[in-house]
Amino acid sequence: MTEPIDTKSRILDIAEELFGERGLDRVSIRDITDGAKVNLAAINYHFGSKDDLVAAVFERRVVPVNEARLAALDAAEKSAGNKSPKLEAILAAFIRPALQCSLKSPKGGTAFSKLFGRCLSEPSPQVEALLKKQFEPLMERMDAALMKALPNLSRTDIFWRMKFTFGALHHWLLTREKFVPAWVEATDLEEQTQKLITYAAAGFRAA
Amino acid sequence: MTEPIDTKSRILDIAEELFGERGLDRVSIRDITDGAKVNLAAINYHFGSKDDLVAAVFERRVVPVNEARLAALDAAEKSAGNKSPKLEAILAAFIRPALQCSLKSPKGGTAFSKLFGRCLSEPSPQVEALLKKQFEPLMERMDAALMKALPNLSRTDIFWRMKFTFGALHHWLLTREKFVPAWVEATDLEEQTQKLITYAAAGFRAA
DNA sequence: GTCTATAACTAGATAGAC
DNA sequence: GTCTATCTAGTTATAGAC
Repeated sequence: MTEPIDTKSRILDIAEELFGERGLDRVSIRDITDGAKVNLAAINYHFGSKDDLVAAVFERRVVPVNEARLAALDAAEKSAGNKSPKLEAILAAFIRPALQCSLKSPKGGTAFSKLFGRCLSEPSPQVEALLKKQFEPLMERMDAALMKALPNLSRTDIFWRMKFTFGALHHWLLTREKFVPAWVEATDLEEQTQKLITYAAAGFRAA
Repeated sequence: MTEPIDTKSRILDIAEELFGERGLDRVSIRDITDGAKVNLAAINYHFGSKDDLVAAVFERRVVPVNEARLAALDAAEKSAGNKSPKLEAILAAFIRPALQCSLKSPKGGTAFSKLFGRCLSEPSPQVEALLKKQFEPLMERMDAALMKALPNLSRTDIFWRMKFTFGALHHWLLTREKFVPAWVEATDLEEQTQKLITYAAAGFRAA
């Protein structure tokens, strides 16, 4: 009799969880509707197709992350007055929201990171369009902020270094607890975030 | 009348190409056997299953890359005598072979990079085992070389910075010509490689 | 080793009743 | 908006002839 949350959200929740566990193609729409205790036809009714559902699961996470990034960038710029914010603050505005929002997704963020990885390497047309819409304006804002903070760097260099930073962030989120040998000292997420910011800031400041 | 190359190689070639174009699950084994002009049963005969074929396609590229990395590391260490090679030389030993071998794969390396991305985010058990076997010893060697080059850095810091560098490299290879705005100055691969090495070296040298 | 034929199954999507 | 039932098309894998 209608659970705490509506059908659409239940589908999105269970889909995200199952996609994170098994990967997109090892999860059938039947698996999802069974898990969400909704009817088989509900996915096609509410989303249109499985590909559209995948895009919706992805969108639900990515949109708030990028809004938070823009907000953090605004805040950093406001508090810096008419000077440029510190490079570290700009990078933190990009990095922290991804970590925060990723943590909200199942399995400590692994689900979102895996989905993101898949969406980058094998995007459906729906996902491709979403990526473009979500990241082009964000990257322009990041570029602008970074150009002010690093006036000696060419825009082209900023572009590539931003790409490297994006990759470092994403790969870190994806393999945070995978491929980590026993001898690595345990560090909490805050320390790891700091390490990434330090690394990226130094990379950006390279001659 | 048996084409220039044998059935197994023809399957691997066409599979890599199609996987690169459409993604693993949008390619059926029928698509592959049709494209390779071999019988439908050939994949199961030669490889066992589709998952095994995917792992074989991946393995064919990844093994030579990592061999070349180890060889480049050996060469750098040899030519440095009993001192440590320069940090840039160590990073180049990691970065250059990936680019070189990736270029040999269809579509200027896109196929391999996409496959790599997919294998990182949604590995089958076969691929998971391959990744472990291929990257654990390599990463140990890299760590050892980096510890000698950067004696002030803790092993844990080296580990995380290596992970960031790995992510930067992989994401660069994956999106080299995607999401690149028109205003970015055209640079050839050699320049881009240099940019990555410069960025990563600065990241490693950060205090 | 390679083929044809097909088994055995699962997928996503939809029509139409409620 | 939700359900059942079903359709069509696709999948991997294999048995057995050559």
